[in-house]
Amino acid sequence: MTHPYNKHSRFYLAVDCIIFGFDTKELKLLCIRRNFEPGKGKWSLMGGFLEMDESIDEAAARVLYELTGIENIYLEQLQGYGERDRDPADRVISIAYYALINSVKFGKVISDKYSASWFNINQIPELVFDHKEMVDKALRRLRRRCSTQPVGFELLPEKFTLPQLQNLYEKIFDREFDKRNFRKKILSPGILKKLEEKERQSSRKGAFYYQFDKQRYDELTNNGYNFDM
Amino acid sequence: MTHPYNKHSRFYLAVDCIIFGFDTKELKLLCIRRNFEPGKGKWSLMGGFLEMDESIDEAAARVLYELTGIENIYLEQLQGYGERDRDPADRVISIAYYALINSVKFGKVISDKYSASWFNINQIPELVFDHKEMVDKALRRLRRRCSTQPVGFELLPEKFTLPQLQNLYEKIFDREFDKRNFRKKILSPGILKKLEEKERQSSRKGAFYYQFDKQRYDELTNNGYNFDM
DNA sequence: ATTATAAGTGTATATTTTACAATTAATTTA
DNA sequence: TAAATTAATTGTAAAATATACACTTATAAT
Repeated sequence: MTHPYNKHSRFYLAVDCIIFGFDTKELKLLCIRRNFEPGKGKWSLMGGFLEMDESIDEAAARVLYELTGIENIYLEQLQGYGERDRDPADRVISIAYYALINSVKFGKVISDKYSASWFNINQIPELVFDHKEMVDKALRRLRRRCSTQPVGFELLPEKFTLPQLQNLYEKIFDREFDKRNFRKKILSPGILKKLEEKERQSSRKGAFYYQFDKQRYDELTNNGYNFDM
Repeated sequence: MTHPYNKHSRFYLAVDCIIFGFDTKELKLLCIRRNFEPGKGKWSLMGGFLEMDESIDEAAARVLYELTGIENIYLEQLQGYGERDRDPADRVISIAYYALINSVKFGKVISDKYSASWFNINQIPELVFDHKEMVDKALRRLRRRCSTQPVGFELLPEKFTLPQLQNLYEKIFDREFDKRNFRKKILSPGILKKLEEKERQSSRKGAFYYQFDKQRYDELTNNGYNFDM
């Protein structure tokens, strides 16, 4: 078959990644300094161009791997950005993805390559093009996801304490929660398994580790349960 | 400046529109019969190709106008679809949009052009490519929007009765609501203005018309109010 | 005048959310 | 080794919200 669409224009297609990370203290965003024009030297999201042999999801995962060296990251598409002049150099449509990097993988990020830096979520520098808009949208999406699905755990190591989890939610939603109410609510569906072991770095008493119980979660959701934080 | 990105591939970019309509009885989806290959003769969403001189939002509005002859329709981007083989003829990335056509404009849709037909939302025919996936996603998005923002009104004429509004919500959420509770909840924020006039077609008693009070809604949201149905 | 039809209305109960403070476990220090 | 320090852990009462439920009313048709 020949190309039935060849009277139409073709476009460069980029993927841009909003990469969230959590170092058990602060919610962060990974940015790079652009090493090519336009906007060379400015802060930017990590991005790359779609190539013919890959799906857009694959392209996003590839771009993420190129920057961080990490595979199997939580990755979800946000939406496309297609204003005519969003990239001053040429017409480029970008599909934005957001990624969640857990605190184990967090430290392994190769931040030298591409001069990457983590920024505290409320201290993000000026970004090129429409990248700020993408970040804002991603944060709203993250909030919504965290209030209807157990994706918060993607930002934590496999074993985590309830104070750590609460701190994460407080950073994501930018507000404080009452300890007792938080624990009540997060434990009520029974999708967190309490371990015998305690974390002893951050307090004298030590806090029990918990683990996300995927099997239990799947059971619940199959039975129509709606997680709601 | 020359083209700094010219080592990268370029792609056909389509927009596909999930067009919801409400005829005051049923929630419907507008589909067309494709009049070109691939998939000629099959049911499909209305779509078109992005051209160089337009943003993707503009392209979606144009495509919608071409099909329906209607302008100023509620239009929101869903997301991009970019599997390698989603279109068997050539590599095409599609950005899906969903549109809400109110019942006044509903009747004006030029359904001959493009052999378009309205389908009841739970009697949608088999669609080409990944269009069914897009529709499912759009319906979920519509539900969420309607439970957090007053977009439902986009599907109704300017003046509508509470029974009409309730029926709309029941069709969107595919479940029944208690009359008294529904009225209580929808009226509580005070964003619906009761008119003197009654609608007299559908009952002997007649039902009072209401109107969405945008000014009041804006006041509320500026003061941090969150609409929540 | 009677009947039929859909619109309109209130209250009690259950559930969920919120507010709030003392006890416990373990380390550090005096 | 006793006392002080620190963060983790726990329950209950009040407020707000959601749910369940049935009769009256306005009007057109007969």
